[in-house]
Amino acid sequence: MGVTKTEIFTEEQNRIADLAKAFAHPARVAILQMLIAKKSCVCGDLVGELNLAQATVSQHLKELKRIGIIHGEINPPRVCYCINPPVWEEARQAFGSLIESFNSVSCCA
Amino acid sequence: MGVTKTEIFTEEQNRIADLAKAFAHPARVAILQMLIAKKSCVCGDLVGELNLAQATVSQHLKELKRIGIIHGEINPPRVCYCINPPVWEEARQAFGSLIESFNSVSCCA
DNA sequence: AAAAATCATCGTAATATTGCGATATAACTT
DNA sequence: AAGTTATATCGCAATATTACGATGATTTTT
Repeated sequence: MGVTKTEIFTEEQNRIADLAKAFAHPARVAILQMLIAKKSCVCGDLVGELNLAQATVSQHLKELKRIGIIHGEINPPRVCYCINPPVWEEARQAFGSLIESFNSVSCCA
Repeated sequence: MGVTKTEIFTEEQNRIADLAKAFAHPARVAILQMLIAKKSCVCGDLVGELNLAQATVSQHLKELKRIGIIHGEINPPRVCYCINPPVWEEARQAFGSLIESFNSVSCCA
């Protein structure tokens, strides 16, 4: 149905899935990489570097904000976006512990 | 348009986005956690534990196979699924280096 | 006060994803 | 050979995502 049955999964599983969505589109990866490099954190600069319409970039920024991994400081008439350290740390922990929990012994190789 | 413009992004950005999709749905997170715990790697066991129809689980397994992060060994009439170590390692590297590249200094806090 | 600049939101179209019942496939069992 | 078991695939419906032009909102500049 295109509608995820979130109620049958744990809070952790739902949160990991949500955090992963921040990285699950190349435009959002590109945005995060640019914010990290601090070459530009102003929306207009992101639009200039990505080959996407301003509305599309704004929509990706909104999704990243919803997840919490970035936040925007209003600096009229601009908005400066940056990584939100606590949620970035949450992602590090979440992916880190999940990925490290696999000990490289395949069950049926 | 619902169609990602993959051609305007780097190979790396597209690959990270694809790898992230493995974790971007709670059912797939649950499947990967179960494969890691090795409580069950047979498709039927996964169906038994998840509250999803067999067809739905099979579809998630197909997506994980497409990404390459799992693979299935046919053991008729069952199929035993397991983590694919090289791709798991690729994900560790990709997410690791991306996440670690942020040094916690916000640009506009 | 009007114009410009910057960003968000709306509306819409196209495509993708999620989910499931039904059916197909493949191997084993009797 | 017919039945059973386990999984994959098909077809469909509902919802989500991606993308963009147009418009709205806000502040600065003129």
